[in-house]
Amino acid sequence: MITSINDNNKDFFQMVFEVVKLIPSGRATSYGAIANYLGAKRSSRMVGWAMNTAHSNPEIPAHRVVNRNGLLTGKMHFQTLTLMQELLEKEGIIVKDDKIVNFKAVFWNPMEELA
DNA sequence: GCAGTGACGGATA
DNA sequence: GTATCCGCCACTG
Repeated sequence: MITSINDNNKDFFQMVFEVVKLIPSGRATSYGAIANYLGAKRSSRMVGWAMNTAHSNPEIPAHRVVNRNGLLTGKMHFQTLTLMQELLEKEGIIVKDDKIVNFKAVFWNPMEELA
């Protein structure tokens, strides 16, 4: 459970980090899901923006965050283009053509898991 | 201060 | 199912 979500002292990107860090291995979520969980579903771009700053933080499993299509849109921001896919496959997530095949199965909804 | 841009999402055609 | 458009908020030039 994230207690800091309701803590307005933390910035938006900080809250995003908290959620992303709680994503279990072998699961993945979407920017929209996080944005929605944070009460800013209209600002899904902000989640992406937050992740942009997150790629510098080794504690943030950014590879588990993809867009609503399960597409690895941010793979280009990783150290290597294949790193994101490798990490996902390493966790049991099947990635094909830069997108998560069984995305629906591995989808991790913070609203349900953290509610 | 204005305009362009971005790891997106949803609605519409 | 694919293609476009718009909104969203923050950052950069």
